[in-house]
Amino acid sequence: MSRSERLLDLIQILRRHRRPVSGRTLAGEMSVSIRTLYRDIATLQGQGAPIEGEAGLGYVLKPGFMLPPLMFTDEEIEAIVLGSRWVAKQPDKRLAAAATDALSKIAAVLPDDLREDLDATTLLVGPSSASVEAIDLGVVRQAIRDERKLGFLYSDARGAASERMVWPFALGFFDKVRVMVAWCETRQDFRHFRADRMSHLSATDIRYPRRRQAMLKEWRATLDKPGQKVPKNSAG
Amino acid sequence: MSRSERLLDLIQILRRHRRPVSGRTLAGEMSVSIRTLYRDIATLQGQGAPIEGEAGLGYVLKPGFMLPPLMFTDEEIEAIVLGSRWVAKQPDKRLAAAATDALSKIAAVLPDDLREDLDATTLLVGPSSASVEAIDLGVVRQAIRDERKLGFLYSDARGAASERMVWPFALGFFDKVRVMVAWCETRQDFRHFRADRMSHLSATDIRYPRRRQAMLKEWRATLDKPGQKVPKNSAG
DNA sequence: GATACCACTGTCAGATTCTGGCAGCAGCAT
DNA sequence: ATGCTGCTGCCAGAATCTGACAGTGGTATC
Repeated sequence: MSRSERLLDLIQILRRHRRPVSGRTLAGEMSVSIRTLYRDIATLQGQGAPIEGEAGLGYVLKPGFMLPPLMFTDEEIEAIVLGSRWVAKQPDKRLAAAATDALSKIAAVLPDDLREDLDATTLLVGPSSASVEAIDLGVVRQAIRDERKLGFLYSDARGAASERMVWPFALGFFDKVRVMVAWCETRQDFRHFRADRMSHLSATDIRYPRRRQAMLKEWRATLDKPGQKVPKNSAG
Repeated sequence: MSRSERLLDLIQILRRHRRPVSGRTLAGEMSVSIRTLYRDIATLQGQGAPIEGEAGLGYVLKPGFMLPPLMFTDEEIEAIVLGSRWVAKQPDKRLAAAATDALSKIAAVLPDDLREDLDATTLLVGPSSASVEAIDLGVVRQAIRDERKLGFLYSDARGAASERMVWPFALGFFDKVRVMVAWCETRQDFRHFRADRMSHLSATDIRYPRRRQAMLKEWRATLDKPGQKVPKNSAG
């Protein structure tokens, strides 16, 4: 196995383990000496991979995605840039910042002439007419990623407020509103929550007992029309 | 210089030259023997780079972007995926297909567990309420990329049709409509054209005499409010 | 505090890979 | 036909990678 393949393998192995892994274990999995493993780690860190090693514990890979060299056509890169620009204009500030960062990273590694093209890519996104919500959608996305329960106050269409504890697994982006899809513990059913009607968000440490992919699949099966993923006027 | 750096350099050099370049020249630019160059080319082709070599001519790189290994955070990849999904739902079919292709390419190089995450990434884009236009926006984007003149029929808000020859340099994506921004030869001024009012598109081979980046910059300077990039109701 | 891990660095000889030069074949343009 | 070019196989020397050993300092556990 070539060195470059091994480096990618190393990332994969690290991602499989959520707990810290010792260098000896990693070296064993790749049939390589510890000394070489340390060199590989150093190389990856040099390339920007967020690997952290602590004496007495082991190595952990901070969450993230390593992309190997990749070829995109003109139209594909235009699509990615346009899409990222759209995200950058969304009211979800953290996600918008992430979109900007991703574009910067891509721009940083391109030669000058290509960067110019990208900076001036002539596909523009119009100003967003979306309403602003009071809550931090970043908390919702984090809860979805971690598969943890989420508590909040919800005001339905008639203005009646209620306290909720839900298992969130999806977030829908529409022209004017964002909708969280979750299993509601109170109602014991799937419910949709408009972000602009949510308040007093409280993230918990409690993992919910199901996989978000499974819930997503099940929820999709309950939808009547495959084309219309999330009913716009749904209330929790 | 390490081999991997050299491979990236090779791509950059190839992109600088639009005409075919001989292997001897490339080898010279990188201070490397021609034998090594052939091996480098083979390696790049093996990684999917669209390099074509023809005996008696030289090498040409088909248009495209080569991304080196890159680290993205969870939120950054979420932003890219969400943005690409939004693009994939746009009525511009070619661009939508490109967005899907780009996502496939990214998914293809990820280990299984990450691909699952990406497939089931829990950020959804609602159905697009955008109107469908009769013309192929791909033609417009190609004309912008190539900086070539574009002819078409335009019906303004009052229904009056007129024939136009323009220098297109930007395309705006709004919730419900797409707007082409161009220099109009007839009016001798910048004009905005709603895509759903355009018809009988005819791409030409004639390059217009200005750089699209320069026109974009100048057009931006003419806008009163920086936040509102393209007036929605503008007619050509 | 003693102990056991563990991350991390330096060194060096042997294994591995990369590189350049050479020879040879085939396709393209003039 | 001639010259240029892409492309492949081969081989010896150069460069790099690898494994083993030794040593330093940090962390958790008993």
